[in-house]
Amino acid sequence: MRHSTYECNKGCPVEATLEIIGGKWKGVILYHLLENTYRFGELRKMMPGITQHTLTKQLRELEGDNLVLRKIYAEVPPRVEYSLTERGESLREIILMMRDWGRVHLGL
Amino acid sequence: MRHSTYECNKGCPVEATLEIIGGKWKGVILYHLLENTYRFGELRKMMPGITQHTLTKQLRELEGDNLVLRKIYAEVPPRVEYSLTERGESLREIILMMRDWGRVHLGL
DNA sequence: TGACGTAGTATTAAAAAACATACTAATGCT
DNA sequence: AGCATTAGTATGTTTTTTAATACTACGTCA
Repeated sequence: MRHSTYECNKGCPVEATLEIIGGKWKGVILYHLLENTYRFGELRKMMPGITQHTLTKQLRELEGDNLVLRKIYAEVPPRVEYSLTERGESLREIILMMRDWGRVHLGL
Repeated sequence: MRHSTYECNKGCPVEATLEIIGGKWKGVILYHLLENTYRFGELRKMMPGITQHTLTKQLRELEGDNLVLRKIYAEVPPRVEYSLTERGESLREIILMMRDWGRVHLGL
């Protein structure tokens, strides 16, 4: 929670939700994780354009907001798998609606 | 359209939609305009924290993306009213879902 | 022994977003 | 004449976000 309740005005819930999923890459990360668990390197390949540094940071933030689960395997070379938590899963409908809106209204 | 179609990979529609509504204040602006037409000064009062400069900029971008209509009345002191276009209206469901998600999952 | 693969970290630089503050134009009102 | 009102613009600064590049650790395999 980034805002305390008592200073929350009407638009707050919208604002707060956007703070969580509104990063440049977060929506896309979540979208990919909707269909599968992926390793770090796989996600990177799916999002050409994002740097390793930024991907790490976004994933950590999503993990911090409890939307994404980070599972580390004690192997060499290292293996780390990312999946949605239950809370992340609860965003499915919203993410899919945004995808559909983009398709329809932006011709993508 | 910020992206050309042929370089669009799978997550693109989500990304593009978020680019349009994902600004710090845009979701909130749209949310308020869902219920009414408002003047510049009214919007400002509803969003304590945003500066005049930023509000102007966000509104211009929303106008540029054809989500918001800006109607100027030739009066003094000036009067400018902002309302949703049809395209902006088409985001209603998404915005409301984000509001609901925030209420439920962020306790707002 | 030394290169390979994976998931990072560290550091610095650049770009984008937001903020703070002051200023303007036009008219009506006193 | 001078002040109030509204929706801005202008300018400069700070903060946040993203990018670029180089580096690390560790076991495996040749």
